[in-house]
Amino acid sequence: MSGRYQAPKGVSEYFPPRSNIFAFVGQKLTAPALAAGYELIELPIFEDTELFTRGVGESTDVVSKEMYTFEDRGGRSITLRPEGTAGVMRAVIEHNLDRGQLPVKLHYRGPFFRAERPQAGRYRQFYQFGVEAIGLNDPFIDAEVIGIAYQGFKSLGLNNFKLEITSLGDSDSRAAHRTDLVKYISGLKLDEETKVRAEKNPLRLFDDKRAEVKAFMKDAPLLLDYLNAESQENFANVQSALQSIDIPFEINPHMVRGLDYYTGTTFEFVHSGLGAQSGIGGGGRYDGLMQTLGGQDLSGIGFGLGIDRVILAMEAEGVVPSDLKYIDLYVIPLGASFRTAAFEMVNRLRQHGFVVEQSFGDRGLKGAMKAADKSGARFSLVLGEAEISSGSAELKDMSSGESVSVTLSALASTLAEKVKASNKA
RNA sequence: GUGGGCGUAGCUCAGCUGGUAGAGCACCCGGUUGUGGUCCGGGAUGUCGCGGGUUCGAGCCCCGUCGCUCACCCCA
Repeated sequence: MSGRYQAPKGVSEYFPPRSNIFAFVGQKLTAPALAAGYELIELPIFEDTELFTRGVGESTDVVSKEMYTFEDRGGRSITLRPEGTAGVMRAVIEHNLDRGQLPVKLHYRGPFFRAERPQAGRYRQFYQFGVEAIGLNDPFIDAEVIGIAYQGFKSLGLNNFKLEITSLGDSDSRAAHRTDLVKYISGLKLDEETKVRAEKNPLRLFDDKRAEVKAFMKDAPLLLDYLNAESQENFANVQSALQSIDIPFEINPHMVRGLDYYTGTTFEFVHSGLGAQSGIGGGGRYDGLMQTLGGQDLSGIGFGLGIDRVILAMEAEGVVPSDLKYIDLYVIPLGASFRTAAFEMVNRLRQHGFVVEQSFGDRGLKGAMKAADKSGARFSLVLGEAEISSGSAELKDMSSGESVSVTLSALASTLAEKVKASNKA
């Protein structure tokens, strides 16, 4: 309130101590992807606007009203990426990543942008972690991709979420269903805006939160009932693959995804502690996307999950680790003439791999100890005249308050033992 | 785009039917000539979001405006 400048409306920002959670979450979510051989792809946060209008679909809300689009100095229409998959496909096609072994397995992380009215868990700049497996259509790959998200959530300590899956089938199944669904909807008394929405994509009505619309849709024909034999078998195989690695799920035949490119297996992770925006991640298979964007006719599957919402979910569940800022040792030089010795010692210990902070300035011992306490350091050490002349110092365990005398020349090895011992405790 | 709630200290908030602004936490110093967390003492901090109006007098009432927030549509 005091400064003149404010962050733009609706952005999520992370600064200490909460930024430690952000870093932690990113690392934990990435680990299962790396364990499955999904390598990093780092892409621009802006692309040609047409990539999204063609890839994501003109009829989607994302494209029709939520994109940050502007003209660059060369008169090109540029858009800040609203989602990750289209950009990944562009890069795969452009750089011929699909010429070798398939599937191409990639993961990404970074900021995304949608010009919506912000609310709890919904931001104009938000962060996603995502994974794509491109080039093979195999139920086990579907299950692997879903499993990567699932393991990531679990490794963060989350429990109050569930996985919902469905299948959108192939294009024939969808066409047959759509005909019946449109017929059904045409018999409903809907307001104009909703009718327009239904014309663009009748499936969207399944996702409406309004009670009267829900009541209307109760007896609507379900896409799942229209799957042909091949799609049915594929969906059954995905389910048994998930069961084989103990991933619980529910089938939600009403599930709708907001992006037009999904086909076949689609899924969503929802969390119960978040307010209105309960989705913490979602994704699915996309059969036509790559060809639409000018590449080969390859199928792919992927997900995007919201890091901001994952953090909110962890906070709601109370599973945020308390020791995310970790410091082994806090060094306190006592007296101006010992600052250089302390500075050298701190530097040497850091090169040994320890996380070390020191006090600066000329605050008194009490103030410096207070700072050591606040820092969360496990051990502290005062370096003054007595220590320099005797060559030994008191290494103090900050949680127990006890200290032991250590020889300065052997500090690194003593500290290593101590840290190891306190890790076990 | 539509609707509700809220803007007071760094943070969380109190402030009665209008009488000139407070608490807790955090921060700094000291009680202890070289050892933190508890305790005790002391200290700094506000254009009460902004602009206008009513009034002898506005944090409080009225109008406008900006911002934040939650929800709808929709989505991570």
